[in-house]
Amino acid sequence: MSAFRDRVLQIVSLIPPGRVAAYGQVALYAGFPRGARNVGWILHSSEGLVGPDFPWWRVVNNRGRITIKGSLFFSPHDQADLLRREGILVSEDLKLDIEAFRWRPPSTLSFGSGPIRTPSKN
DNA sequence: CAAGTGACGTAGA
DNA sequence: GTCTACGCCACTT
Repeated sequence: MSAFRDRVLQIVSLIPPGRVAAYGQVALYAGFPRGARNVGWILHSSEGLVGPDFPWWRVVNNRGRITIKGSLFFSPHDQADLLRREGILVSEDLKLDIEAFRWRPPSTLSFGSGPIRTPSKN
């Protein structure tokens, strides 16, 4: 258990139906700008520990591609199906227009420990 | 402690 | 558009 894990799970649960977020996006909002891989790891290791309402399928990579590998219960095609069910168009190649469906979090999104970090290459 | 692993991201070819 | 190489960071060996 870790604060990072809790934040990731909470943020993913905030993604509304019909929208998607990138792993890196979730990591960013959780306060770990470089933790994209860890988000995937968290979701993988949390499989089965979260309820059926937990929208893990709304997380895709930043190229708009479904690239899950570790799930014991779902295939990439299953994830695509869940997304299509919410109105998101996913090609047979497991690709979607992430810019068109990207989730824009409310500005109220914060966890008391600080504001959302925005990407800056300074 | 060092090396390996992985639902990723980015840059370069 | 594709693929490969490297960086990233929490975790496991």
